Amino acid sequence: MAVTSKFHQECYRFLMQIPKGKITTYKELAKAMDSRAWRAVGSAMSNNPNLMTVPCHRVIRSDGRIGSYALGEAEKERLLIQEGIPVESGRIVNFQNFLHDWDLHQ
DNA sequence: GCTTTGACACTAA
DNA sequence: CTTAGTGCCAAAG
Repeated sequence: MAVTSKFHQECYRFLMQIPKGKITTYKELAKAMDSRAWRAVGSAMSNNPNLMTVPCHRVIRSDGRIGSYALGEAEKERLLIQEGIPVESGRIVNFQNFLHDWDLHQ
């Protein structure tokens, strides 16, 4: 089985801080980790060990589009709508209003 | 240890 | 609006 690198663990640790109804972008998540590895963050999501505990569906693109998901974009969109995030034409409506405010004392 | 691969970001056309 | 090109960084080959 794939070794979960420290970088990936950090991704999951930060991601698990995001509550239901809030979202973030790959770029913002990397920034919270004081990194610029947006793509590496995406790779970490792809290697997501547990969809139940790691809400990777709450991570979208910086341009407001849904982005990919292990179970398909349609499923990702469905989950977001279910959590109260408005989605229209595969894009989050005013996604900036739902961005998670990272805790400074993480 | 260099090259290729990605659930991305940004700009230009 | 979409496509093409370039940049980004970690992980895998």
